[in-house]
Formats: sequence, structure tokens, C-alpha cells
Amino acid sequence: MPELPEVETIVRGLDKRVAGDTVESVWIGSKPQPLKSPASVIARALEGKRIARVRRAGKHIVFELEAEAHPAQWIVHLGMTGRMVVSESAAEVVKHTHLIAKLASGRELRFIDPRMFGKLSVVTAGFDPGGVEPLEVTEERFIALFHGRKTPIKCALLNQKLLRGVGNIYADESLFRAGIRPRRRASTITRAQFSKLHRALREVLRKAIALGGSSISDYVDADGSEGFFQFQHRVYGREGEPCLVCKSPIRRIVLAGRSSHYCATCQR
DNA sequence: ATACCGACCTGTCAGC
DNA sequence: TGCTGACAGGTCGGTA
Repeated sequence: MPELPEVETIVRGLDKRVAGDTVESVWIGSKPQPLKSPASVIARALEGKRIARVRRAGKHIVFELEAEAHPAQWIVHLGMTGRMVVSESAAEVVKHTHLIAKLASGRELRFIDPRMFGKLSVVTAGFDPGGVEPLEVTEERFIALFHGRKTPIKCALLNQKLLRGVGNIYADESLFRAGIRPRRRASTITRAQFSKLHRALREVLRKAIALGGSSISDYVDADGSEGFFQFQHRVYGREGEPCLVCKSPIRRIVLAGRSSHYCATCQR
């Protein structure tokens, strides 16, 4: 489900609501799939801990847990369908709820994930998912990331070891805005085009964050509110519909196993 | 290194 | 009213 703008929206909501709150107890469901760390490790790391703050690293949610001796971080990756919401304890526990952390304030932090592609873990060393943040990377650094790579530019954009946080929607949308086809080999793209792509990607991500992300089917923020960037999509999910610039039908191909949408006229 | 592919799961929707 | 297949914001591991 969630790419950088969605995770950023969720993290801002979580930080506003649970930073400074303390985890009193943790319930973890019996489905083992969403856990990278053992359930007992996660429960022990959370229980009794104050959440100093919540931040984002790529598509990961990072809960900074306070501790005198060994500060730890609770890392949550939402996968495709994961949700992290703050609920009143009286609220109905929906199907596919895998973890509930009861907070001192009386509210609950709930992790819900129907497809169970999400991952929960606890780390004590500094968490580093690798890759650079697209909203922080300079143009020079951005261009250098792709230097000499023969892989299609879209595959490179999705590679979290290069850039962290870009997913299928924002890769397609930024490539459209930069006028580059998803299959173009990175090594054949000019500096001027990379410069355009760098700008387009940052603009798309910033605008999406401003609109609370894209809600396609089930994405909601920490409040349960939907985003609005889906109404700004120019190619994603628009196969067969006319290009908003030139009216050619938007094409859909499969690249790296993912649907990829582009305009054959506007993108080269 | 790099590519493609299936696997991991459940849910939804279109078509028959 | 089924049933079947395609598809879904992500990542990982195996294979050429």
C-alpha cells in the first residue's frame, strides 16, 4: 500500500498522537507472518517504554523508545496493506489486527494487515535501511546513483538500496512528469533529463504529502482519514484513458512484475 | 552485478 | 448465485 508520502502522512499523525505516551501492555496475535523479531522480543521491548517520537525512514515507521540504558527502535514496515492506527480502546477490533499496544493515555496503537506483507521488528543498534531519502538528495548525488546502470530507470527508482521510499505510483508519476519512459535504460538518460526527473520526483512527493497521500483502495492515515493525491494521478491507474497533455491513450506494461503506466507520446 | 520470476497472503472485481 | 482468473501502494530469494 504505502509509499513515502503515505508513510510520511501516517508518521506525522502518529507522532502527534502518541509521542510522549507510554506503552502499558502489548497483545500480539497468533499469526507469525508479520514478525521479523520474535513476539516476546517485541512485547518486552515495548512494554513500559515511553515513545519519544515517531519518524520515517524510507517506507519504514520508526518508533523511538526511551530507555536509560539501551534505547531501542520499533520498526514497522506496512507492506502492501498494513495500517497503523490510534484507536479508542472501546473501538471495535477489526479483522486482521495483529498487534495492539495499550497506551497510558487509554488509547491503543493497532497494527492491521490483511495480506501480512508488513513486518514488525525491534532493533537496538541504529536503524539504517540503506538508500538515500529522495526529498533530501542533491541533484549531483541523484544523478550519481544511476550512473552506468543498464537497468530500466523505473527499476532503479524502485530499488530501495538506491533511493528509499519510492514505490510504483510515484515512480510512474515522476517519470511521466519528466517525460521519460519507464523502460529507458538509466545509462542512456542525459544529465538534463535526470535534472528534470530529480525535480519531478521531489515535486510529486511533496505534493502528495501535502494532500495526505494516495488512497487507492484501503490506505488511511493514523486517524483513519483518506488521502487525496489519487485525484492528481496523470498515468497511474489510467490505462486506456487519454493522456491529460496530448490525449494519446495511456499504456500499461509490466516491468519487474509491476504495472507500469506511461504516455508513448509525452515520454521518450 | 543484473534480470526475471515466483512466493509470500487476502480481498475485490470483472466475466462467464 | 457461484466459480475462476487477474490484479493490488512491497520485498525477498532462487535461477540463469
